[in-house]
Amino acid sequence: MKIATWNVNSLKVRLQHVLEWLQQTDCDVLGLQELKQDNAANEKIIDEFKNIGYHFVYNAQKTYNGVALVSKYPLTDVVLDIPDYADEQKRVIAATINGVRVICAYFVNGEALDSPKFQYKLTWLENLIRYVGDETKKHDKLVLLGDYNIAPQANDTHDPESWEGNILCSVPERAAFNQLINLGLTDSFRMFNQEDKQFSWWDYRNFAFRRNMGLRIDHLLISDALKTVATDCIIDKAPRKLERPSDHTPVVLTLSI
DNA sequence: ATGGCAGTGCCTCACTGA
Repeated sequence: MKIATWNVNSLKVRLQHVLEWLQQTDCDVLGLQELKQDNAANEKIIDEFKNIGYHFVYNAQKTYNGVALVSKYPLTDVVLDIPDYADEQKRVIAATINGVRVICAYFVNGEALDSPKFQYKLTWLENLIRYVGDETKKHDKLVLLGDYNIAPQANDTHDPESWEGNILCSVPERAAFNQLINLGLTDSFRMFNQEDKQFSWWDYRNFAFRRNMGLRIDHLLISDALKTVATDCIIDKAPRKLERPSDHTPVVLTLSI
């Protein structure tokens, strides 16, 4: 079973990339973030996924945010948003797929440490941590995947000197990431790759991809029950090389189930 | 010190992103 995460930065623009990537990689489950389109636009593309053998469920918002789960297997107990947290922004969708609880999330960016958006980020993170904590008690096999907008360690940035302490790399953001780890979750990518400069996002500007000036901010955290069956986790840089790419590229986890 | 690029919509500018 292969499970992936991909921030597509507009599904309208990236639909063909996604459809072709699914067929090429034979991925079973794909969590998408930043669809940037409303319910009507999402309804219109359900058949495009159906035609190649995938279900498509979504939590839509016009212009900003928006998340979805694409799966070969049926999705059950689909839950939109973080329960008991009033949030107008559509950032979370969860479902049980082939016995695995999959939570797909587009974490808040935060803009800057002195921005009101950063306070929103911290509150959002608190609520997510509570939610995921509840879910880990209910589901043995669980994955929290998505665009975390957090680089967990200094070596997850191309230039620690300029990033350390700043947005995506600050102490409270990393503390929140560690709280997720302390729920019993494991950063699956680091189980298989401990090298520096392994990135999932590169700025569109300054030839950042070509120069490998990026960040590792897209993650799949897995519960112990999945850790024992995880066989690989890779960053697939191929889609970042296509015409009009997303600035993020997929991260793919392989499980022997 | 600043902006670089890309996407969306109140669309020739503003806002957001990371």
